[in-house]
Amino acid sequence: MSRTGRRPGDATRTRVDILEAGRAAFASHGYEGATMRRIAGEAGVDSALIAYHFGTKEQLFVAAHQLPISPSELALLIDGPREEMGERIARFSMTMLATDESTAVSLMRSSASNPSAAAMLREFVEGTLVEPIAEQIGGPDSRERVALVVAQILGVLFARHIVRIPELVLASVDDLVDRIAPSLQLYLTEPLR
Amino acid sequence: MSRTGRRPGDATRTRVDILEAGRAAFASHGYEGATMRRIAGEAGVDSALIAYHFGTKEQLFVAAHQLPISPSELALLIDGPREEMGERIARFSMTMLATDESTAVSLMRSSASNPSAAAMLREFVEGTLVEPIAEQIGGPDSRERVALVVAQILGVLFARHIVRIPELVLASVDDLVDRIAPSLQLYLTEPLR
DNA sequence: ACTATAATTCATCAAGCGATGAATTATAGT
DNA sequence: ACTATAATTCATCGCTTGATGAATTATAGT
Repeated sequence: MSRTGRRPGDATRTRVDILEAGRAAFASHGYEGATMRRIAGEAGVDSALIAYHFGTKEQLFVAAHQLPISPSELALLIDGPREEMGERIARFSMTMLATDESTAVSLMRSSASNPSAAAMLREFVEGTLVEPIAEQIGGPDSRERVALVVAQILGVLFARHIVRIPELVLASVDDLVDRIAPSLQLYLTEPLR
Repeated sequence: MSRTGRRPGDATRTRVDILEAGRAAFASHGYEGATMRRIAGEAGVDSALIAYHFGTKEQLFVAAHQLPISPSELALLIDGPREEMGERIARFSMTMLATDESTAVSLMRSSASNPSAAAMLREFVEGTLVEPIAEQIGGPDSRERVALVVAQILGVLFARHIVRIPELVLASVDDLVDRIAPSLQLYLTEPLR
């Protein structure tokens, strides 16, 4: 009845278990609240095993938050008629990002108390969203416009999944898309008065 | 040269010092990151004194976050022409709430990792904003509309002061108001398609 | 003047944190 | 079969946290 030592069988499962447990813990408790012991417990392993596989806690966090959005997903947002871009972005945000365990919500939660996490989120927003989308729509203030679109999405995610404002928690995805899309479209296309 | 014991002179200053140091610390580090020792050090006082005056850390947090907005300020938002309400709310948010040490940003930062703080923010949003403003604008979906207005403001605060997206950090208050107001107005008045 | 009490620091507690070296067991390479 | 190495737990370290009882000094009430 050996409690210690290497486990029999294929070993490739453990890393994945730890990554998933980490993502879930970071998403629901934030960086500081997601303790190594908690993550290890959730993954059914000893906390030293996390260090063995990933190094420090910060390195685990980084490993658990790679690729919040793929290039092909981004292409879907950019391509297509300009006047429907707000709707495309709204729908993508509300379906892909708006689960409680998405890396987006997890990054947001940790960003509030951890400057490194905030930097990760900032670089993701700048490099993966603002830069390519702004280039697509063009114009001198295009980056600021896209930044406001991102801010609005972050706001809905924050209000829905972190503050849990009842009206937004109860709303359906379709309803949210219908309401948010026109506002995003306004940011993307309307000239300033 | 007594280091311990009661200090000479009027004592009413200390409580205020602790409250201000607490607000500042919660705002810049979040609930968990704002340690008792840190707050005490900033207030120039021993950490046991915080317990003496306020009890637990959570009680200090509550004391430091009362009244994020006064009834008279709220009246200013509600009264006036309906078609300019978006602009009034946008301007108020960007001027009153958008300092790094405002209780709004502080509450947001702590909400991300602390469920009690999230509950405080939720109750504030519901009771002080959604309820009265929705009653003013009326209609079956008025609460959801106001919730989306709040979400948008939270998003801009989050993106500007926590994630620090450069385009929004650099933007002037007037510029932000000009851009956000039409979108808020859309939520407040536009019928759904 | 005396005394009760308010305000303050100091010393210390138990609990929880991330990290790490050592021991243990299984697999892979020869 | 033997050995090097990969995967795993255990025990433990030093640190930080929030909390608290005891000691100390000033003020307020009489």
